Amino acid sequence: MDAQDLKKAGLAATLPRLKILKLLEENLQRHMSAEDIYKVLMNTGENVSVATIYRVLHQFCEAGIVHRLNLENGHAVYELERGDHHDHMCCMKCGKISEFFDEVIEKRQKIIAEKAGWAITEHTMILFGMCPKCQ
Amino acid sequence: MDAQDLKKAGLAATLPRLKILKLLEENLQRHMSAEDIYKVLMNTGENVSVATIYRVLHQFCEAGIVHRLNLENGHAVYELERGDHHDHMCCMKCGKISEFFDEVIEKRQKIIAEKAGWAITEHTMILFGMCPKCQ
DNA sequence: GTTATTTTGAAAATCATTCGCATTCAATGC
DNA sequence: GCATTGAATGCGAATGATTTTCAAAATAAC
Repeated sequence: MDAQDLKKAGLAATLPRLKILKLLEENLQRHMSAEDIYKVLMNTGENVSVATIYRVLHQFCEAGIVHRLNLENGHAVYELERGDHHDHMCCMKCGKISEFFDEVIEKRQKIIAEKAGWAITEHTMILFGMCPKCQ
Repeated sequence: MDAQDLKKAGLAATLPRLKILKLLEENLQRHMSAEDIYKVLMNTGENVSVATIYRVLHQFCEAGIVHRLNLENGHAVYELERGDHHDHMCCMKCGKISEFFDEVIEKRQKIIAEKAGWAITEHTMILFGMCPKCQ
């Protein structure tokens, strides 16, 4: 993901956008909230305004560059889109987020929706509980 | 669900609480946001302040009387808890919410969590798309 | 009934997010 | 390279949903 990719997505390769992209790729934590991103950038001396972070994350979502995940508390975290769909497990104690993918579940979802006459385009599934370390 | 049930849950049977409970039971729509509830009550001449609605819904959640569902947009809707776990399909056009339950998916979730060493206590799964009418 | 406790309403406070607008930047043509 | 121009940014103000504060009102306890 670099300036070229941004342009392909119809987005000018501006400094703020590149900084945010780089941060997401560095992968410190795979799932970061807008505020997380803001704080990290601030601490690195990379000044990007909050407004811009929200704007850019929104554009990245639209462009399919990042994926937005809505947690239970109504807060959102963002992860780089890798083209691999997956679902999440979220630790209610430490906040850790793990990913998983299950073919069986995906298939069942399709069947269920079909039977009910719905046309599903996406879904969220988050399992909440305790990660191995926190139990 | 009546005054007795509220008391069992450790909640005094106050007028606002009874009104909100009644409204949720009347089941006009099974899933209502705090604001929906506020508006309906206002229109019925049942004045209950927004603050109280939020407070009461929160208490009801704690007490296991209602269940809170976080939609994609970060908004929450509430439904009376019936003791039957189920998941949701949400229409991105008209907002309709349907419920479903699938044994196979539930089992797979357990297996996946177990393998990964997680102790899952709950989950959310929402399928997004178009309901039969909106397609 | 009277008092102690809880709950409520109204308005102010908060939090995350978005907007408006003047300024700055990046892409394009020269 | 350098000027032009439309797009992108920063700032602070605005928004919308939710929460808090606190005095007044309702409920429970005696």
